[in-house]
Amino acid sequence: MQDMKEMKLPVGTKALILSKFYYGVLSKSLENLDLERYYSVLYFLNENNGCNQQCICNNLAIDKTAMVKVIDHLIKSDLVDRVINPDDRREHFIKLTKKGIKQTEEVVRSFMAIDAEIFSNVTKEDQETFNKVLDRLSLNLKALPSNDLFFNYKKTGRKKKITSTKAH
Amino acid sequence: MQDMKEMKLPVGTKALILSKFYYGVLSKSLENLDLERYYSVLYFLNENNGCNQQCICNNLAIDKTAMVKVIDHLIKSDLVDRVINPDDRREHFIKLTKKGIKQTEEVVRSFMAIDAEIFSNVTKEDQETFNKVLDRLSLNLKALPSNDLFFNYKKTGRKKKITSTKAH
DNA sequence: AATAATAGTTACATTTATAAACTATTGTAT
DNA sequence: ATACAATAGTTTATAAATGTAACTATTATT
Repeated sequence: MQDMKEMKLPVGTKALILSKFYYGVLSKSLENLDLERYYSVLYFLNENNGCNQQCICNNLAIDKTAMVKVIDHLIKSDLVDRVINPDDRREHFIKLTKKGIKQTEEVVRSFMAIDAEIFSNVTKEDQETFNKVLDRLSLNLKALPSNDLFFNYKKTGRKKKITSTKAH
Repeated sequence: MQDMKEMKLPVGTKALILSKFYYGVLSKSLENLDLERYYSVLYFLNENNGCNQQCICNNLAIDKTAMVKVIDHLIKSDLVDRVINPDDRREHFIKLTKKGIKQTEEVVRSFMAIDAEIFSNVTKEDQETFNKVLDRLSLNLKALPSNDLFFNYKKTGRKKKITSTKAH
């Protein structure tokens, strides 16, 4: 009753709903941490420790003005430090603290545990297809006109200094 | 550079990012409407016109206290009416107005156009697999413990009155 | 009749989204 | 070298979203 098992919804809406469920489960599983949000930022830093703020913004589709407060909060919780890049003093590197590394381990573990759990009754082939299509959809969407809510960076021709991650 | 093409992220995070892109494109494509958000509610009402508020909440994973303001806004824009159910005066049916029906047509058209566009270079088989897995993941997540952010309804044993949609 | 449950509302605090203007720094082109 | 443009990040202000709790009104249960 009033449930949503097989409601035909647009993929963007379905994705939003999935993410709500997902983060509900995640924050439950991490309620022992003193950090109560921004888990995806820690997850990202786990593989990209020391990147700058813009890099996090680009990869997680978070606005840079919001990112300032995210990092402020993480600093206040003693999970990361802001370190000015001496080679380009505009950039602030975000580096996990010792405590941050420890907590990030738990965060990553929870993320992976949830993924493993909810994919457990999906065949390997279907998982691959799913991920392939998911990535394809995001790429297709980026090619469409948008209220570029997150693209607060202009494409540019700079060739130097790879602040990027392995994610190209 | 600082792009996210093939970043390995948890599925919940990927889904959230996809939805951000998606709604960015959607609101761009609907910027001629005077309504600037809550499109998914109109989309849902298109197939479930006259359902009550809780039904919308359940199907779109929106909190009922938030839904009050959503409906208030839609009423102010003359897109829906709140109609008390005479058979159960607790329930308020949400019915599209004439203007609401018209605008909803455009909303639905945009949703479907975007879906068609971003799925256009995905094979039918992969689309089916993708949708199957997407639904499966949501089901799996609902079975896990969560900070039931959206489950502001207790499961109950009531047998009467199906306020539900075809979505069971 | 008393109690519990449901649908919806109100009030409040916090967080997030959005846009604009801003500083500081670096890159580019004359 | 200077001027201009671009980038990284911050601040400010406003609106909207989110989450919590308490509340009314109505209906179901016992």
